[in-house]
Amino acid sequence: MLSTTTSRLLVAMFDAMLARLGPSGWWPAQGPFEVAVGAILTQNTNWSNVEKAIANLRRAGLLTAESLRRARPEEVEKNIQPSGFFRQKTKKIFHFLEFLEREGARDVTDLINNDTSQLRKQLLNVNGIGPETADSILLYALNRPVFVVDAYTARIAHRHGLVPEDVSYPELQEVFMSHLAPQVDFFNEYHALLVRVGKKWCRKRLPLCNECPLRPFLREAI
DNA sequence: GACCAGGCACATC
DNA sequence: GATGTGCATGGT
Repeated sequence: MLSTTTSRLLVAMFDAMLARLGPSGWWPAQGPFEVAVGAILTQNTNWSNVEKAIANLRRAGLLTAESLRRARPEEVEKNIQPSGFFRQKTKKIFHFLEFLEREGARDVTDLINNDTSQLRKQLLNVNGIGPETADSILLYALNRPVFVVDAYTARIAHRHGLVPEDVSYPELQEVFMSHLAPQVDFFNEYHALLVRVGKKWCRKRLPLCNECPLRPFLREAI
């Protein structure tokens, strides 16, 4: 499983994406709590819609755990409406706040001393937080070396012969985590680049492989 | 006017 | 355990 060939390939793919696109600057947020809220809001939603919701929350003074706890659900719903699924996502945000409270944490930063794998299990226990959201919070809010994978990662990895089309989340994550050095900045940039490349060149219907920075690796992977 | 987006939970078989 | 469906908005 742990082959140096795959490790080299993955690193070379990273280099190629970074050389073409430059650094991504993820996660665009003003602090760990905002990252966590953004991670919930971006579920199955375009980031531009999330930006509108975040801007609304900021304007309403609702971007801290403390203020959100005191807010009425309808008020949160109204503000995050542009991000879609606003009733569900409001409940998810409150579930997350309840989790913080149970942990005796006033904010996300108070989880700093929790063990990573333990914290991951706890996050997955929160209704509304699945693997991708949990890992995004761990990596982008809490700076833990956890590789975030998603639909783009699966599509790209599949097209390069690294995984079957119907690969599960844990299997896909394991491919990256078992072949790459667990460094926060590296994992951060890698996931961001995969999403950016996926959006631009690896769409479901129109894969524009000719212009994709990963094009040179298509043969090598098989 | 479909199709898609930085998913997840729940029902049903 | 695998497959299907609801959730909802805005861009392409």
